[in-house]
Amino acid sequence: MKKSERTKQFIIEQAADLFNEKGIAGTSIDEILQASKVAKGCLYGHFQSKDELAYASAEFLLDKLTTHRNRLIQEQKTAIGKLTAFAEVNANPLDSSFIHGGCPILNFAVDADDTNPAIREKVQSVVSQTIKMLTGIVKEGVKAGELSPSINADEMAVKMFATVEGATMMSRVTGSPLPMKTAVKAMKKELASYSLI
Amino acid sequence: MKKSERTKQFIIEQAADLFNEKGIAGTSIDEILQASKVAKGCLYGHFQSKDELAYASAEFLLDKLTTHRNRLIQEQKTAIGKLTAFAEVNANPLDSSFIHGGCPILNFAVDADDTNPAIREKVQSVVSQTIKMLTGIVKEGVKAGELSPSINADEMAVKMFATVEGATMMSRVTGSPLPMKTAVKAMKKELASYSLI
DNA sequence: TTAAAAACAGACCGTTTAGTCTCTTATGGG
DNA sequence: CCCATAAGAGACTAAACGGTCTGTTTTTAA
Repeated sequence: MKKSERTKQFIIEQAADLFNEKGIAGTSIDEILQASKVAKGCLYGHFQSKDELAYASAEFLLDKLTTHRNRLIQEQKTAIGKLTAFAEVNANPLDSSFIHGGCPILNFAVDADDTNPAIREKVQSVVSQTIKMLTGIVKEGVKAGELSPSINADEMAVKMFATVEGATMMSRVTGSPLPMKTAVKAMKKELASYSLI
Repeated sequence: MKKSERTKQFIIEQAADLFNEKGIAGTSIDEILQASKVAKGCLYGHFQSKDELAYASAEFLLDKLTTHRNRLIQEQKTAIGKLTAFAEVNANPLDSSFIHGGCPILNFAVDADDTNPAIREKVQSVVSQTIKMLTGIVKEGVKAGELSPSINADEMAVKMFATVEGATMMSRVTGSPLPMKTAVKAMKKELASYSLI
């Protein structure tokens, strides 16, 4: 990895945290320069505009999250194990050791849905792929005889994804992990009710 | 209602839509002046700062939403009717005839959670009150013999609220009402499974 | 080692920003 | 109807904004 590539990547990573926490419009180029310790000429040598940097930052955080999430899911063998792993990824939405400022899917979706078509489409594709993956997990679970055939794969996928994102918002706005903990507990119970083993 | 009060209220209403759609940092005073057709001296005669106007705008939309929602819920007699009414308030998150730019709870929560403590607290109180109300509805339903005592009121309340907010985000970012429709269908099924009548 | 090219630094520019101030107009109680 | 007072209009300011440009340093392939 060349020096300049490392610099570019570092700028993206520093900017990503700021964009995710304070929104795109709420983050200034000067703040990014301060955080990444580079000068303006350097930043604009790597990116044509703030918008281009914002897109790269959103892409970076979304990829980081989905990669992490997919790895945790793949570590599980059973459908319920995989779905539980998915539900628990954001188990504590106030812990910023992995990603600062909360779930980037939620943040960039709300930030960009009315103002930034490129980012909106990127988030949209992440949402679609995640739903597809979850639906696949449920269907595999039914096929393997682990889950009751009475389960509706698509409904379960959408409900679980929506619950995780909504509970993230609730926990962050109330400053308490309780809503997320309650939601995770409820999802686990519901999954258990479909278990055949 | 005096003329000046009507002017102030009109500014709040016009600003609220802009803040809800584009975020607080993403909305300029000039845009608000254009939308409300008043001059700067007028706006700053009614509000000390952009922040004060943003707070008033958030409060206005949150009150508008909860008032509407509570009325729809009170029209229903049964617990399942009330909970269904709650789930269906945002039945089409792309329809902006009532409120522009999507659910203000979600939008202001994400916009303000890291940047605006006053608004964050206002949203927090709305979230808490809504959960309390939903929990009460479930408990009443159990007490009345309408719902199975096996239902966990708090878990159901958190799960439903989170699902509605998460599905709103999904539908808005994908530009399709389908995620919300799927989520509502799933919630209705789940409620029906607890019904004793 | 060296020289061409790429990366970087930071002064600079025009625009937009939130907010102020003064002057004018309109309101509404007596 | 009157006129004191409040509301509104809009030019103005200083600071912050995103973005450019030129000069300097560093990298890297020959």
